[in-house]
Amino acid sequence: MVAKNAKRAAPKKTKPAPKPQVRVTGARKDKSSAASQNPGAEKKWTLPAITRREGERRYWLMKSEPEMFSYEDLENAPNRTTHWDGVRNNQARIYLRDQIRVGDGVLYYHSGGEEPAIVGVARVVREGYRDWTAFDATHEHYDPKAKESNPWIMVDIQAVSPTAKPLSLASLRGVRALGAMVLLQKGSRLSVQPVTSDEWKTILALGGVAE
DNA sequence: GCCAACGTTGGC
DNA sequence: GCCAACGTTGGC
Repeated sequence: MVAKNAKRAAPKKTKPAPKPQVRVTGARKDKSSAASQNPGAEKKWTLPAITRREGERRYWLMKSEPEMFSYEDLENAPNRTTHWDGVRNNQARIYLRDQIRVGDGVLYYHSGGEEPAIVGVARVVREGYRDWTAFDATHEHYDPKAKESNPWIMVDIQAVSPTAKPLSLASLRGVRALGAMVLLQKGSRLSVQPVTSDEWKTILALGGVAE
């Protein structure tokens, strides 16, 4: 499949972000005793169990270079769905693995072009699973250092609707309600970023998108 | 464990 | 193409 997240040979983006206020009910045991007792066997990774408030939904922004994989590419993909592979940043991995769940909203952002902009809305249709491209030596996103015990993670997203027009980064900077948005912070590089529900509403309104 | 060197992201 | 910001690596 296509590498959403990667320019050349390397995967993608990064950035600091607000701490999620999630209650983690299932303790992660990445360094379980099983592994230490059995050093030869790499521990299998499993999706952490996370409890959300009833009906809670979260929102994210994902970056892609349009030449790599544009929003239009997503719309044209089978079932308007693709897997978001190639994320090779630890903070983004934590979001993909521990925070993002089916049904979450996604803002699709085109980076690197002449006019960086949010161009569409998508939704998460499959949550965190092993990004196999990291283990495929022939794949563009191969990571020789990837470990099965702590794999890179991908999710599947499905196109919902393009925005009526691209919401350029420059124009978003002028929107007061978005002053704290991660995307607009200096040095913001994370390719998977959290978005607040207020920011989500503001952007969908600006983009003329009614989910 | 510090931190300099290096590589990458991505706006401009 | 420039370069600031950030992440990673590796020497010590």
